[in-house]
Amino acid sequence: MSKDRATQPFLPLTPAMFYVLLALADGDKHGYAVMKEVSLRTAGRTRLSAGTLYGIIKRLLTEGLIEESRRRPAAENDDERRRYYHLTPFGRQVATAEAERMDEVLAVARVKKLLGHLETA
Amino acid sequence: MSKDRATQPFLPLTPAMFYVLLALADGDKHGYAVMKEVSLRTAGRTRLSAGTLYGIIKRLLTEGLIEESRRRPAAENDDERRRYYHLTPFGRQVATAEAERMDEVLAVARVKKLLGHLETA
DNA sequence: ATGGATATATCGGCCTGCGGTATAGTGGCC
DNA sequence: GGCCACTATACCGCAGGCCGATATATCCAT
Repeated sequence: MSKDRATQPFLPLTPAMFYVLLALADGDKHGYAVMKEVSLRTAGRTRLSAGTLYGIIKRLLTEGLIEESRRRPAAENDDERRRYYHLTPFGRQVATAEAERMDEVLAVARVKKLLGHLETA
Repeated sequence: MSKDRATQPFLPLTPAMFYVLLALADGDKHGYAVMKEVSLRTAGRTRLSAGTLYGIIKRLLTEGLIEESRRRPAAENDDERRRYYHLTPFGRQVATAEAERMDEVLAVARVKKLLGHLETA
């Protein structure tokens, strides 16, 4: 159901890539902010080096999972060096598909008692 | 808390590796059975080729995440060619740590509305 | 004015690890 | 007789992707 581009060829996403999509899932962010968010979200356990981050951004752009935003924040909060990005609808589909895949895997992990049945984070 | 070997250096696990650990998390299985289980669990979406599977098993063995079982099933259900494996305690810790990592990621995904708040699978 | 954090981009190398193929042997189905 | 399912192992090529280094420029605080 759906003539949309298939998400399967992209799955599973590399963790780094998924972190980036996730960071961009709730609004425009610029590259450096993505780096910081990933570091925060993972309590420093995962950190993207510059090379990794911008490499991923480039790939995501060419594959149409994200796009650059034309709108910029009010001048006084802006920094002209920045480039803002957000998910495309297709990028959102891919991220959702990956989240669902993980959810299924975790359901199995729970059945096998690797994880409790209640929320963790 | 714990002088145990650190699980972090192993994270994140590659999806293929996690699938294997997961398959071995609830008892002894032999290689071919692992292959079949992964295929089943993912509804055929993911399938491990022989090269991938046995490569992973070898690595998991040398890193002490799994070990070969000495006990074998009753002769009439057995097949002497088989080699059975199960998780070591440390392997279980690693698998659990990875499951927790995924759980945290999914919590974020839910906040960002990539996924519903209810169970999927 | 100096330097550290902010910000982006590219490049090249390394390494992991995936997957195809071959090998080998049994046993069942058509 | 041939092929597929089962079962395990080894080898090897190759692609992808992460990371470090490097370059460049702006911002801000001291």
